[in-house]
Amino acid sequence: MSISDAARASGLPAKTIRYYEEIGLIHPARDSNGYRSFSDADIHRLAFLNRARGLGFSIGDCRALLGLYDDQGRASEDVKRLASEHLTRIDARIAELQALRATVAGLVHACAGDGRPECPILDDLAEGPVRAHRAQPLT
Amino acid sequence: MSISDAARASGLPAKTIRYYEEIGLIHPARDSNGYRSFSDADIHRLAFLNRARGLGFSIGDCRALLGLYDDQGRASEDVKRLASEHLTRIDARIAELQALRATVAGLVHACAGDGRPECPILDDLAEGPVRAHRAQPLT
DNA sequence: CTTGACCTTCCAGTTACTGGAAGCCTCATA
DNA sequence: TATGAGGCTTCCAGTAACTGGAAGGTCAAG
Repeated sequence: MSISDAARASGLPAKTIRYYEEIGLIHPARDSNGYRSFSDADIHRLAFLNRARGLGFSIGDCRALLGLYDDQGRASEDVKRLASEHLTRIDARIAELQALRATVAGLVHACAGDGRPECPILDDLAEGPVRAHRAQPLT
Repeated sequence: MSISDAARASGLPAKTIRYYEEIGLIHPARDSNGYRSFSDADIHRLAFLNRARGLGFSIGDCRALLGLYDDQGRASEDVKRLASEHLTRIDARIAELQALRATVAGLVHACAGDGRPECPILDDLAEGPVRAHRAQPLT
């Protein structure tokens, strides 16, 4: 199976598949001409990665999850811990964003948004309280 | 005012202040020995940046906001549009995270989390539906 | 033989910093 | 006067997880 077939089958861009090989998440075989050749197991692994990434797990988490997936003697406890920690991070992030949202929504609401220069948003940014240490990028 | 004083007064790390100068957000004067010398206006600007970043505005947004702040003839409309778009992005991100949260919470709930290898979380990652195209990093 | 669609590797850029190295500047102290 | 402690400077590299693009090899069809 070529990389473009693997991309179709796994839902991941070919570029991403190459990247995942580079960082050691997959180890596809090579044909005599140097082209990557993906087995069903490789495709499976890529789909696994696509789903785990889609749930917001980091690459590091994905590596750990794949390790547990490969380990027939794993304890589900270990998997659950990873997922629970992830859930905690998601909740923290949602809370952070909701706090942000409340403040920004308040400012937007307070601003007339007409042709005049007076603007409570700028006033608040210029004189308002110092916020939390740092906001994470949204995307 | 030295950079460490500016850091104290604005709440930003000195490293960040140097970075903001590098990307043209501020233009502090220099003393004869080459040290940066921050005026009250510089400090004000840095505090503005700290607050805007704390609300999650991107550096690009901050640049635009500072431009409007400097422009006495601005229309509050323009400021409000920037803030509204930001609010929309925050809302979209919250919705995305809440969807993620629901799925991950369901998986965590379904997993016994004991010493046995059977794990619905791994089963789902291995066989489950393909998720949204890509999840943003949480932090 | 050439064209076009693949494939390969490698390099750079993205966001917004952060850490660290190497080297001045200034002041206080021994 | 030498020295040591901070503070300041610049520059380089690294972060997360890709993505875009250039230069070039491979292969089947016309």
